[in-house]
Amino acid sequence: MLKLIYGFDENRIARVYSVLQNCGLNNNRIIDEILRILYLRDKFEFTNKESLYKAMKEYTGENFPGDESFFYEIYSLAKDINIFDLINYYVVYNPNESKNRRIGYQSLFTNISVYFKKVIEKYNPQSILILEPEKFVDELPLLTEQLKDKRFILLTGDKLLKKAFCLAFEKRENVEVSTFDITSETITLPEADLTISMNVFYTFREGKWKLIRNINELWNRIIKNIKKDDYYCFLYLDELFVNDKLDILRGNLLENFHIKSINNIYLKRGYGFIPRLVNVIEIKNEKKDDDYDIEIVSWTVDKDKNYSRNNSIIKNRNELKNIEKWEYEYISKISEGNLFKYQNSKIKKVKLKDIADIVRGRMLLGSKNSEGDREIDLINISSIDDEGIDLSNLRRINIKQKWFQLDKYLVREGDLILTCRGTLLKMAIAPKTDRDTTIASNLIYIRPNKDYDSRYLKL
DNA sequence: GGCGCGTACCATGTCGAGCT
DNA sequence: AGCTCGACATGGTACGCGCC
Repeated sequence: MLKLIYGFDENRIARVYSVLQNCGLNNNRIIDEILRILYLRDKFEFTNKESLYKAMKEYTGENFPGDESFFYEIYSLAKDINIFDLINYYVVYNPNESKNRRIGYQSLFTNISVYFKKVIEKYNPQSILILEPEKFVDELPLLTEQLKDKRFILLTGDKLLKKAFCLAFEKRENVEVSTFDITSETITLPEADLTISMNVFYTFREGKWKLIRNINELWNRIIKNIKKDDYYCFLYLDELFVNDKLDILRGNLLENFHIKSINNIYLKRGYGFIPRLVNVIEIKNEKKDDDYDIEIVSWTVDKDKNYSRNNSIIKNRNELKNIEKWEYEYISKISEGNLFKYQNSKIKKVKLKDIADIVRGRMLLGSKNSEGDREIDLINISSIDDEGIDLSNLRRINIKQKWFQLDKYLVREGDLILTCRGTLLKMAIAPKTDRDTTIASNLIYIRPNKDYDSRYLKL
């Protein structure tokens, strides 16, 4: 199986690179040379340097900047390069892009093939179109291998990438590769039952990542290509969106398509990358009633590709219109109602323990207090009912004063008293009294400081 | 007898004062 | 500083009473 760790074959590729760079070849030409060698490796059975060189001329025609020996040297160095690693190197490490390297880009969709496998099983498309397959390099070998009965069409905007993908999938009869210009005014996509597309601001063409400026227009153009009853998986990263672009897109999808489900996929890659959330909106071009339900699903993928569907929540299409973030976590919190709204409101919040003394009654009925020297009233649970506290019928006890901090334990007018034993959770506000009164150990009092009123706490 | 409730009390650990 | 011990916080349990 293909090893999927980024930079796996980097050193080998870098060595070939530096040798060919010294011959004055530019970056794209170097990739082309390596592709030629990989092509020869597959087509030609090596016997000796001369016939190898001859075969190279025959099959590819292009000039090589060196003689038979030198070609053989490069051939030996490059022939074991993994084609997918080469593609990664080209799109991630290509020195054309040294100023604007998309570090981490390659790993963006590592591990997402399991999800796509589930999607494909769910909708059962016969043909699957993948736009900009360079954004899914890691995923393609596994996916096309596991789903041999499905037809995959890979559309890339870069000629060298087309060549590379053709070579990589030459033996896979279910995979075809073609070029297209994603930025073209009139975009026409091949027909497919399911389209998978990652829409971010960059697209790879002519050996470089190019910024797409009018991204909304571009999405609209692509979405227009979805034929009736076809499915489309729209991948995006929340963190890469700015302004209201995502809102516009979502509005468009809600208006014109049937959104089947919204998926939040947490990719936990190993190797020190932070977890990343990838969102996938599954849509179908199909007229739907106004108030159908949409499932929002939260997934987790760990570094061993264990894939789990954590949670899901159903939301009506019309409700979803007004929800800011299409994320399971966010929506389920909103669904909890006022608490979430309150938590996110501007009302000042304080911790109860910061604004009030909270004290549990002392144990006063034990043997050590049996012969006390001070008489006080004791409030227990039974003294409290809906009316408040009945002070007229309190038990009177004698305590040993030296064991009892009067300041702390004597009840004051306005204390909120509540039970901490039993199941009824009674509460009441202490009335004014002239007698020394305390609470039993089955009760708690809450005494807010002067800025707060316990009557509000009791609500 | 079982259950809900209220009362009484227990076990354990922390903290700080006082002593050495 | 190290030790002991009382006070207290915390998180319980035991059990009786009354009600069904």
